[in-house]
Amino acid sequence: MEYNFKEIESNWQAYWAKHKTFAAKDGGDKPKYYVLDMFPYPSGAGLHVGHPLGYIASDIVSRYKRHKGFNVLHPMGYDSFGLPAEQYAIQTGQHPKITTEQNIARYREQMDKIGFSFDWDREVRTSDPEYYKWTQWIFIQIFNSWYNKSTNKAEPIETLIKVFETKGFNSKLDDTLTGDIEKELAPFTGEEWKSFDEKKKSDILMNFRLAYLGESVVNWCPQLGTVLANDEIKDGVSERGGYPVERKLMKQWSMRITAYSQRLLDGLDTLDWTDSLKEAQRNWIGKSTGTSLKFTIHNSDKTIEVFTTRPDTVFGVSFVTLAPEHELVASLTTADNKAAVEAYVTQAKNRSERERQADINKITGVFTGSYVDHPFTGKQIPIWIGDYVLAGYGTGAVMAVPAHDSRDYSFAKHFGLPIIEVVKGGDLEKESYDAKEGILVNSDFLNGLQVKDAVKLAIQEIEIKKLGKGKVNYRLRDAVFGRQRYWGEPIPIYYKNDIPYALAENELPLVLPEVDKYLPTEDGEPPLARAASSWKYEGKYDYEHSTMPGWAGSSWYFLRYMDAHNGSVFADKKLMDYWQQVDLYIGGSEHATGHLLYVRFWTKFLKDLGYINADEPAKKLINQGMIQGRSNFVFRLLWDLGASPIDEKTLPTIFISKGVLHDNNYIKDHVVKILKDYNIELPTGNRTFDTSSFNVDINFVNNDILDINAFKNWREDFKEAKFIKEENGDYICGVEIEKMSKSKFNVQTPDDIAEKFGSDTLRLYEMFLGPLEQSKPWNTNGITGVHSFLKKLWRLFYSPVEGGAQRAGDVAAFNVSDSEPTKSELKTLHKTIKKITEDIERFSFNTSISNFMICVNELTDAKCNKRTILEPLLICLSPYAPHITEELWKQLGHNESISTVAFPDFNEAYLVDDSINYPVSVNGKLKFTLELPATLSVQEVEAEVMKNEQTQKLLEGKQPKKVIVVHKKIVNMVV
RNA sequence: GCCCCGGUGGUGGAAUUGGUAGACACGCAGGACUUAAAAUCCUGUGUCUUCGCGGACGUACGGGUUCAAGUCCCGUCUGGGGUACCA
Repeated sequence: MEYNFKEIESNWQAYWAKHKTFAAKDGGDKPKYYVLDMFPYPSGAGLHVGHPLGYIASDIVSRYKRHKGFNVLHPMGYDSFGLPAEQYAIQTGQHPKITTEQNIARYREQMDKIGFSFDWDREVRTSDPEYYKWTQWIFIQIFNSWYNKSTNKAEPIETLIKVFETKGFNSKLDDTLTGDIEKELAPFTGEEWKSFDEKKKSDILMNFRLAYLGESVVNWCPQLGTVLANDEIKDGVSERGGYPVERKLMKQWSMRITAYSQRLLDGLDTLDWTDSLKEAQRNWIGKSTGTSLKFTIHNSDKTIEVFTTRPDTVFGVSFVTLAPEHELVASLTTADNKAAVEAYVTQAKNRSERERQADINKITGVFTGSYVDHPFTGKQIPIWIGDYVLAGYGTGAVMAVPAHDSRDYSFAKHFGLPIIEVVKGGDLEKESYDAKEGILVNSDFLNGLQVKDAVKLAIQEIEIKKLGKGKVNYRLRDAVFGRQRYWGEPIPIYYKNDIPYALAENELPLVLPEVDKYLPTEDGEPPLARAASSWKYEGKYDYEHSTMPGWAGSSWYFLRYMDAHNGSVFADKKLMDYWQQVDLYIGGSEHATGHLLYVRFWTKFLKDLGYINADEPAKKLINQGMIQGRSNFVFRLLWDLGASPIDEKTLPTIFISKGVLHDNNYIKDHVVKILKDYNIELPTGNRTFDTSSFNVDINFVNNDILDINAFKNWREDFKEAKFIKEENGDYICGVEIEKMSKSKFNVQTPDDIAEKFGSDTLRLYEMFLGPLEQSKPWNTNGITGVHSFLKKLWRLFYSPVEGGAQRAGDVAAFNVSDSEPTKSELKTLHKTIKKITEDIERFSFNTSISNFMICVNELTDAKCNKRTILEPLLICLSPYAPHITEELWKQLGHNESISTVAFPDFNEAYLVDDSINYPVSVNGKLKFTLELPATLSVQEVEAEVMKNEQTQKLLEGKQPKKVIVVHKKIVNMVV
């Protein structure tokens, strides 16, 4: 019987679904193991071959852990709120809910085909009201909390109100309360607090709430009509859609993630995540330790406060730079400079994010005309304005030390400001010396010290003189939480007398209202405002009209899987205590500074309020590499007719093959020929032919050769296209390896492979491609290798006679022998079990498949079809290729699913050879190999080697200086 | 610029703590079976040299440590990812 994967796979998928083979039990004696995949956004393109890469890996681990006696939770769901469905709705009018449901159905169908062991009873969808009810509920908890710096955790806002009632508030005296000393909030007493009206109280509390409404500079994307978080912007344009982004001051819901900066940093040390990912988070949080320092403005009692990490270089300060947005800019500017400063500030404000990045090397700035006094020397130092200083970081002002900071250096060079060396070691003619090592000079009391010691002493001195104090700054910004979009969770807030109130728990979920259009309103209000006439709290109060960002639903979904259908709490405490946290989390590294930071933030918050016990969402995390697509390009001729009277529209569309792209004469001949048919004469003269390239659907391309007919039918305007082909008549496309995306027409779906070779082959092949964490382009060149491995395995069980049929021609009935295995067969088996176990434990799936292949090759060579060997082998293989192993297991006469069987243990005893081949080398050079009994000790091996004739011959009677026997593997003599 | 991770045959990639580099697979070449094809099986396949046995060289490049280096250290080149005026 042939290996009929289609029938086998659909049968077993039906069996697993019917018997709920992979449903996780909440509790029991077995140890728990939680394996989580990052759930997908269900896009219209369906699953591509990159999605299953991580899912297959996690599925292998899940199945393996079940074999090993763990109670495994392995769920899947959908991150189903998002922009593409909404953009589609704007274009077509189709409700995003319908689009999303269709896409989910397709994803589900594709996933089912691959044979994953998900517990589908626990499926979650972030756009389901039963789910986002709890996302809203968590938002309300965050809204109703503040961060207490002295207990270092979030607490209910009532505890803060109590403090206000009894002690009032004064930021000058008590910065433990706020955790945010930049906030200049007027002090008040307890009595005053009690006398404040509700609006005033609300406004004050807003400064402390962890979810707050605040005015801040946001990244505004006009094309998308919404604000974006920093991690949603790449290279100054929106990550989705690639639209320009501007900076804009807006009143926005935000999350005070900065309160957790230090804990998010510290938590990283406890996690088994890759160094590069932890490093990315550390950089994103961007902790820097330094000091604040006040510079008094000359002839004034006002001061400018700066933040610096290099207080040691304070004697090198030759100017002070303010950000254009700095509050003192206007008051500092002297009359002479007013015009220039105002022009500069206006220009800087209007520059978009992208322009700022483009001009990154352009140095701009303007002198205010004012001076500060140097706090130690008393010298007058000019105050400048420069847009290299960011308003949002530190104090928005820096002390410029051009000798030891490259940005200050360029600024000083450009404007001819003095450069004062205070640390020895660099060549200041050429560049600044930024390194934090060397001896201090020109620095009064710091002279002669090393940088490290000078920093300490400088801070000490600054604190004694009350000029400032040691301080820590973070790059991390609060996360903007509102989006002016339709397809997201409504923020459960309504406004009464201009005061925001959270909904009560029993009023949730606040369901997304229906709207007639998905666009913003004519006056720029978010789409939800379209429903506002009928969508009101208690029929009269406006709800918040912005919705939550994409990361809201994904910041806690791992908890919902623990208790996916609970209607009364977000998940039962007992179940969360049981499942705790994710043991293994697999997903893409593109979420390093977005999702993975937010989910850690929410986890820590929920722990602070005592809802959960885990401090971190996932113990171990693996980033699967990206599977890149192979894009193909066609090259379209650009007409450059100069002054010619010919109308370009009458000319044909011509595509030029890659190989002849630079052969001008060749192209010219063909162009002339083509134009003849149009009765057009090409204007004379030497000319080059420029082309523009664009992506062509890879389905029309085979080995870079374009299927011209298919291509012509692709789009209406290509119907009449002409092609300048290679000499051999082919049209060759350009090639590039890049990210798979619908817009590049290079998406490879798993469906074709599953159709042609089966899901088990697909699973093996995706793992066989290379290390899980490595990015690699998709190519199917080697797929026959893993497929024939499965066929070989099948044939071990189907043989007409003892000894096994090795040819397709003599395939017969199922035939497995009950005779005793030989020593070498046992060795093959146990060697394989050992290696596979080690491979899975260290997530090295590609090598384990190689080890299976070696095993099957050896058993085929030995003509081994013995039950005692094949059964354990099947169990080992079943996490990788579940369908074929289930089928063979059943045919061996077992009634239960193979996934319920214990994983075999290996026995070292079978692995020891009777004899070992010792390579004998002299000074590291291999001379000969010596076969000795395996039972010998290291000393005995040494003695045997020395007794040996060949050794004596090599040594010519001399004694070696030393003899090294390494790991019973190699003998080396040093002469 | 800064941070992180890589660079091994024609290709994808193996190589626990430094211990016989190139496992396994693809591709290629030759062969078997077949009227033929497909399928399957066998042999060879890092480079140079030799009819062969064998020998020499070989993990981006240049140094170093070591009896022994793909692996450790220093420098250079190079690919990928992250981040970008963060003071």
